[in-house]
Amino acid sequence: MEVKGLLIDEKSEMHIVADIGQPIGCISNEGSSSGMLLQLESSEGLSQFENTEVDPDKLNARLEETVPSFTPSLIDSHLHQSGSIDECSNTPVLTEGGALPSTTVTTSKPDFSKLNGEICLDNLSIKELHETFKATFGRETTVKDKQWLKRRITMGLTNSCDVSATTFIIKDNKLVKKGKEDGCDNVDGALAYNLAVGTTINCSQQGAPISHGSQLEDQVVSDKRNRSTGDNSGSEDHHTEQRAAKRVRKPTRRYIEELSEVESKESSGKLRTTVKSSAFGQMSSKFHFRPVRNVSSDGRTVVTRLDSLGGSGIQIPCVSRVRRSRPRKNFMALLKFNPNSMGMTATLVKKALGAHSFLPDNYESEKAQSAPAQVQQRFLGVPDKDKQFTAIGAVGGHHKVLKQVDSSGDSDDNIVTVPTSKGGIRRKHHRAWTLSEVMKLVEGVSRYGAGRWSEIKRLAFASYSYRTSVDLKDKWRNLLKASFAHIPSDKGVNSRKNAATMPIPEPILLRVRELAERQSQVPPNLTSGKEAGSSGSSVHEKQSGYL
DNA sequence: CTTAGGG
DNA sequence: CCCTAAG
Repeated sequence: MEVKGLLIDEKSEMHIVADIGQPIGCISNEGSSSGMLLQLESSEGLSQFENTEVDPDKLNARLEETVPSFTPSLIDSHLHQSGSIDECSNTPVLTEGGALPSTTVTTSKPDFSKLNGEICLDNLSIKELHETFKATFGRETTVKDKQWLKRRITMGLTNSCDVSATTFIIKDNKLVKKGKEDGCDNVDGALAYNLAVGTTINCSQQGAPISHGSQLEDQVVSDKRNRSTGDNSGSEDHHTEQRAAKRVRKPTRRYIEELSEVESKESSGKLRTTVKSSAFGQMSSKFHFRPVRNVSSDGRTVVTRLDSLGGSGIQIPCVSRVRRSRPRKNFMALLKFNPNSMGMTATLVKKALGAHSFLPDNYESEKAQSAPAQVQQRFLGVPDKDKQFTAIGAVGGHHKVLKQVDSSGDSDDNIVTVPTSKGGIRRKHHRAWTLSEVMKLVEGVSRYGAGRWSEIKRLAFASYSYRTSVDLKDKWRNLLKASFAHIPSDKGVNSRKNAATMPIPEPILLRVRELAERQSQVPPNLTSGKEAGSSGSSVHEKQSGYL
């Protein structure tokens, strides 16, 4: 059931994507550099996109600038070999169908049997071209651009980039003859152009493991966003099918890590549970953005958000993995602690996007606290002020880890380290135990018994949002140790030590000892000294007789 | 998630 | 305090 639902979900997602003419795929060699430049920008400067309100008009303008109506294939010299193979020999378009969001799920296989005989694309109507297209590629298209269709079909039939011919003779599912002969000038021209412009092409290879080099993996999938005026038909449609560009860059280690992380989780499909997408108007009234996630043809996750602010429903692409500031320590931690929450990157970004960072008010005034309020963070370092990520914690909440993160979101003084009276420096999120805390702890232990730390935490430490049960436990352990270590020598060493670390009053230690003994927590070897005197005869079972 | 214990 | 193994 779940799976089904997920599939459906995805389906609808896809439809939406298709409807607004929003291809995520990156295939056609035909494409213009449309999304590419923007994509590059966005990948370079995502944070800007994140943090600034995108002016729709501006964006449109930029689109206009960067989208030449027609751009020849761009083939990077590096990729020329494999790239050409991908494009021309393997007919990427053939395989794109299944994975491309812009195509329907009901992809059928190419049926060349329908293509017997002579075909002159020039003479075909749009409808016929559609037929041919489907027969060739096994998928429907809504593109109404004849030229585009012809070129596509031609390429598909000839397995080449050569689109000069428009007439074919097909027999036995095989292309017997094409109308004109032509070399690969187109390609060369494209290459030249490409070199001149300094862009590269993205030869999709989903499905086909044709990536000869690992470099090929590093593709920036881009999509083309356009004003989705709700009209999904018409001239803009052929832009829809345009692929994205790629830029050649060696994948960083981090990228590889993250990618693999994402991809490995991707298939679980769980991600979809996060995003329910269907109709347009459904944005949460609370959020300005409705995150939309798409899987690009090469399996990379592309997150787009639909900006409702402009009213024009612009889709702003956000490549999830994009993050250019230094790696967050917490990031890997998150991954590590959330091996089940797939697509971490995507999820995070999504959350970040949709989140109004709110600060938990889980920290209350602490009376006996000398130190300023610093929330303890169990796992992570100080999160950057980076809005994008501070928001993360706030959104989630279903993960413990995330909670931890968000709790950090509060009084985040950027003080990473805090000096100690001793002179040393501690890491920021270290909160010295105050006396009152210790007393509360002891109290709690005496009441609920050592070991019931969650209880103690809940009841006695309700006000201290930091101090997890684990912390209590640890502290108790330390107290225990201290209390028993104190007995033998209360001399000079002791005093010095006390001054240095923590002047736990003897009475408290005494009580700790008491409790420990009553609960048979007495550390075996440390049981030296005068245990017999104080505890053995501890007549007063004062607090309670829990144990 | 909570405990317990080692690091 | 952090991290993990076990319930």
